[in-house]
Amino acid sequence: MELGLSLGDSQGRLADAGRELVLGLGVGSGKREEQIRGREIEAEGRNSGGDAAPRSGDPPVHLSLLPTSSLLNFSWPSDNQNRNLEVSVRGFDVNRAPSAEEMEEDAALSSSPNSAVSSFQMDFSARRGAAATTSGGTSAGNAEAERKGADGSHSRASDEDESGSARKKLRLSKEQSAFLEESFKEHNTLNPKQKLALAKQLNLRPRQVEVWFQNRRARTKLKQTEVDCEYLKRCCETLTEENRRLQKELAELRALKTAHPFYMHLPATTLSMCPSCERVASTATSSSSVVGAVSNTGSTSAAPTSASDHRPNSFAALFNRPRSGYPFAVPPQQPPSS
DNA sequence: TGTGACTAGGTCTTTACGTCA
DNA sequence: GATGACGTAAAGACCTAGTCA
Repeated sequence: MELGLSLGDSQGRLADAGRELVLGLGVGSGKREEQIRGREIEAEGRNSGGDAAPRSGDPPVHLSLLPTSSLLNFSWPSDNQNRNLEVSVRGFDVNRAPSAEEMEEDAALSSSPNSAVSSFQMDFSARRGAAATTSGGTSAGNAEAERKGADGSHSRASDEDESGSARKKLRLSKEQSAFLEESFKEHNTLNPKQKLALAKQLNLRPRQVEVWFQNRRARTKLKQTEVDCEYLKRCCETLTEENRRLQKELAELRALKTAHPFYMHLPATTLSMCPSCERVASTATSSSSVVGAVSNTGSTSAAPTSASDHRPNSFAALFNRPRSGYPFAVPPQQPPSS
């Protein structure tokens, strides 16, 4: 569920800042929606070989946290590409490059009952199957143990086997980060195939790519929340100011009414506001004229010459003006303006 | 301060299994 | 007894939120 909040004119533009935006507020089960979207993307990736297009339902306000220039040329592998990836970034000097066996393990074991079976996974699992048969096959229990030991994502201590110390934090290189950013720009969630392809390209473990995307999503959301909060604060201030102004106007009108009760005894005259142009129209018995927008010059022309004098914003625009064009027969006790 | 990695807890899908008509 | 539909629990994957280092 989204709330479209707009300030300004009817086009949803923020009048004061000239920004054209509509604030999309996630209300309610945003978590679930994102999860579902992620799965939709995953499904899309399955269907289209990973070339899922960006979502069309993104909130209109986008927080740009991404590099402005495209540093790297990367496209998600399609089914016929994923075995022949153009590795545009190679030779990173940080982080242990996963061995071929690990990549195979990751590929094979990252396939869950409900996840996509990529050609990577198909190939690798086939080879795994062959290995299993040569070793006499694996029982379910062994397979489970193997699974837990092999896939970093579900062997939480996967880093421990490298150095013996838990939580060895690795720093990604700038190239790796830029590459991941570019990928995130296209898809903020990964399906297993994409994850694997990225990991392979960046010489990272799939688990690292997965964690990076998780963190990226979380921190993007956090920043977006801050931006939304700031914007809402500004909206609140604007509305408060508007409210204050309208209260003042109301007080003025009330004062006017009490100061000049005479007008209450005039022949029946109905003032109505034209809904389209917000001009005060009189349906007085004697006059068929449209009083027209009260301009500074006191003109009662029924044909406004510009949008500005045609559409006063509100009653305030009418009554804040000099009373020279006061639309009543007898002006109030006020010196007529020159 | 930024960020990589982890944990806890949640949802969803798939699979296996039992029950029943 | 065989079979298909249905319900349910378990397992696994993946997510977010929070936290640590």
